[in-house]
Amino acid sequence: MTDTGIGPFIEHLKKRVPFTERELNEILSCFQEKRIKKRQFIIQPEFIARHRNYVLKGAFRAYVIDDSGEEHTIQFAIEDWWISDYNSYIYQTPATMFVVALEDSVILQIDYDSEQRLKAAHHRYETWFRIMAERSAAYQQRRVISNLTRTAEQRYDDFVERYPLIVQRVPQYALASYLGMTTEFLSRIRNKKVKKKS
Amino acid sequence: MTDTGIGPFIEHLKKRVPFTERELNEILSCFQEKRIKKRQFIIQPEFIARHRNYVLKGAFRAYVIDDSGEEHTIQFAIEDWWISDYNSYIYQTPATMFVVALEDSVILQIDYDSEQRLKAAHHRYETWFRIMAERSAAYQQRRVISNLTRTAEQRYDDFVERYPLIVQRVPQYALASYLGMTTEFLSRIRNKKVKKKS
DNA sequence: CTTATTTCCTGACCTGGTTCATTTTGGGAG
DNA sequence: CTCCCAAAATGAACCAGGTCAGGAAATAAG
Repeated sequence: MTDTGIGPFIEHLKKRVPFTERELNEILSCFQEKRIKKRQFIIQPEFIARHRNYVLKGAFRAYVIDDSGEEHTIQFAIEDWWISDYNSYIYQTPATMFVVALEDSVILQIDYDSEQRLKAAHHRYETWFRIMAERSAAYQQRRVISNLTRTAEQRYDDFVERYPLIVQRVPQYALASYLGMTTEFLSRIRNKKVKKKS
Repeated sequence: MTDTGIGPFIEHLKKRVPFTERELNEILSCFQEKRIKKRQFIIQPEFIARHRNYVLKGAFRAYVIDDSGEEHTIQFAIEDWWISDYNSYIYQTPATMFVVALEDSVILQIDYDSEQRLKAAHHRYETWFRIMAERSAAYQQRRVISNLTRTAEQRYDDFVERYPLIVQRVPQYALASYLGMTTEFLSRIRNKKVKKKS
C-alpha cells in the first residue's frame, strides 16, 4: 500500500491563495483522508452530502437517474479535482446524485460544519472558498453554453481536446451520458473518426 | 421620470448577510445607478465585462451567437436579479455574450476593481460574494441537469412553473433559445396545451 | 391612422440522434 | 487459461425536434 502524499493538495491550496504554514496546517486539520474502493458510493440520493471531496488519487463519477431510468453523468473527477453533489452540500438538503468511485481511490474530505467554521475563522479561508465557487459557476456556465450551441460530435471533440486524460479513464457510456448522447451514438462518432484517418 | 428607489437592493443585501448601516453605506458607495433604454447593449463580445449589474427595474437578456449565426439565450434578469457575462467578468477576459435590455431599465453597477477592493476590505463583504457565487454555481448545475434529463416540453413546463413572471415579459424566441429549442417548436408546444384545455 | 418591422403561427418535409435487438470485444475472477 | 459478464459495436427502424417557407398578428414608428 503506497502512501499517497498530500503534497498535491497543498500545492492546490497555495495556487489560489498565498496561505502561511500555520494556515495550511489549520486547513489540513479539517480534512480526513479516506480510501474508497472501486464501485463504492460516497454519495447517494436521499442522503445529505456531508462532505466536499478532493481526489488525491483515483477517479469518480457523479450521475443522476431520470424518470425513465436513464443515467446522466453530471461530473467526473480525477486527481486534483473536487467532487460532491453541489446542491445537496451547500444547502444541506437530500442529494439527487450518486457519486461512485471508478477506480480504487484516495480522497480528502472536509465536512460541512468544519467548512463553515473555517470560513468564519479567517477572511483568507473565506476568500479561498469564494474563488472556488466562482470558478465552479463559470465552469458550469461554459457547459450550459456548450450544450446549447454545439452538436453532439462537436461536444465530443471539445471534450477530447480539453480533457484527454479523462477520456482514457472513464467508460464510454459514462462519457456519452456526460456529453448528452447515447453510448451508441458516441460509438458511431468514434468509429467514423477511425475510418477517416485511413 | 419616476425615482426608482434602491430599497429592494438594500433588502437584497441584508437577506444574505446581516450588514450594519455603515457597511451598507460603504457597499452602496461602490455602486452606480444607470438608466438603460430598450435594445441598448450593456455587454458585447470582444469587450471585457467591466461590471456586475443588479436590475432595479426592467429586464435583460444575455445571449451568445453560435458558428451558424443562431442566438442562444444564456440568462434572463428582471428586478432583483444580477446579470453580466460571468466568465468575462470574473476572469476579466473578452466577453462572448451580448447583454441587452428588453425594456427601459434601471440598474446598479459595481465595477471590477471596486468589487476587488470591497472583498479585500472586510471579511463580511467577501462572505457575501462567496454566497452569491455558490448559489450561482448551484443554479447553473441544476440547469445542466435539466438540459440532460428533461425533454423540450418538460423544460418549458418547469420554466413556466418556476418563473411565470419572466415568461410573460420576454419574447418567445428568446425563451425558446434559453430552453434549447426553436421558436417554432415552442409555438407548437404552447398551441398543443391551449387545445387540450378545450 | 398607415405603414413597416418584428414576432408568432402553421404546414410539409427533413435529419441528428434514439431505440431496440443482436453480435463482438475485452477485462477481470477463479 | 478459460469462462463469464459488462461494455462496445453494428444494423435497421423510428421519432423528437429542426428547417424552410409563407402568412397572420402584434408593435413600433412616422
